[in-house]
Amino acid sequence: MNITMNDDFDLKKIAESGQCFRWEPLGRESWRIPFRDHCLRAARIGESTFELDCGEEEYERIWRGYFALDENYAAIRARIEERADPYLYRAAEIGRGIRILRQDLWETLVSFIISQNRNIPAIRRSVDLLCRSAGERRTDRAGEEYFSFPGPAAVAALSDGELKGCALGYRCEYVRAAAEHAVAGGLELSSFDGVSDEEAIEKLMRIRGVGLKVASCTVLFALHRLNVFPVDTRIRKALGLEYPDGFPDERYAPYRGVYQQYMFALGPPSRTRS
DNA sequence: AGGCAGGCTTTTA
DNA sequence: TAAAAGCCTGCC
Repeated sequence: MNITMNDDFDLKKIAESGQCFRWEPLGRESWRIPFRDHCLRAARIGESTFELDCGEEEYERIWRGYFALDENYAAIRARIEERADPYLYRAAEIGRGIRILRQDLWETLVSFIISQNRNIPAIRRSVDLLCRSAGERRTDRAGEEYFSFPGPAAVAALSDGELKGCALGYRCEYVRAAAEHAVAGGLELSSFDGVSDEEAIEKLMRIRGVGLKVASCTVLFALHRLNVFPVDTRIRKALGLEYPDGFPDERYAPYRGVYQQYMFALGPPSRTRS
């Protein structure tokens, strides 16, 4: 089926935004997008027109929520005043088209545990190795092969050697701790119902190897708490340079996480010095 | 109590 | 060689 999307929706920017590590480029404007037990091939075929290799029913049931197409990003960007905050305005222009996805909780948690102290290409590589080691070999609707993201039990069943083979380094024990936590039922989505953002972050931080940054990314990208503002090295530098008195939290609530993502999209500070 | 230094695996630039 | 979407431990 085809869809037209007039609000922000740039697949390339989302694919490179650093929130998902498993979108696979199939062409210049086309990606394979795995999510839980589903897999979508999506391509931009016109200015605001996209071809999805699924039907209406699956689109409504799975993908509309995954892409969070109900949110109005033009309105979220419009809250930034160019004169009052030229830095964030520029970041939002660069990042225009990015949406915060609703990703799988377990996959997001593991992906961001893996992300610590590494750059994005290295994260992708380890996630891919993990999928090949413990995931299932599957074919998408075009008949092409891909690997699913392994569930907690499959990861927990890996030997130390197999986990180490995913180039996880010292994060091996963290990934294993997360798998055991999930197998024990600690990642049920329902257990986060009615839980505040701060409490959700605290719950995840009880897992060994999950600190404030990893927990924040997981809550933002999987629980879709758009006001959560992860601070990594890149954002920390940007905050120091652009917001010496602190980021104006009240002004940008309840979408601080979206603005953080625009700031991240600007790239490393060294590349953005004017 | 809360902050800070050092160490940790491996890849990337 | 430094830095990378950090976290843990030990020390003060």
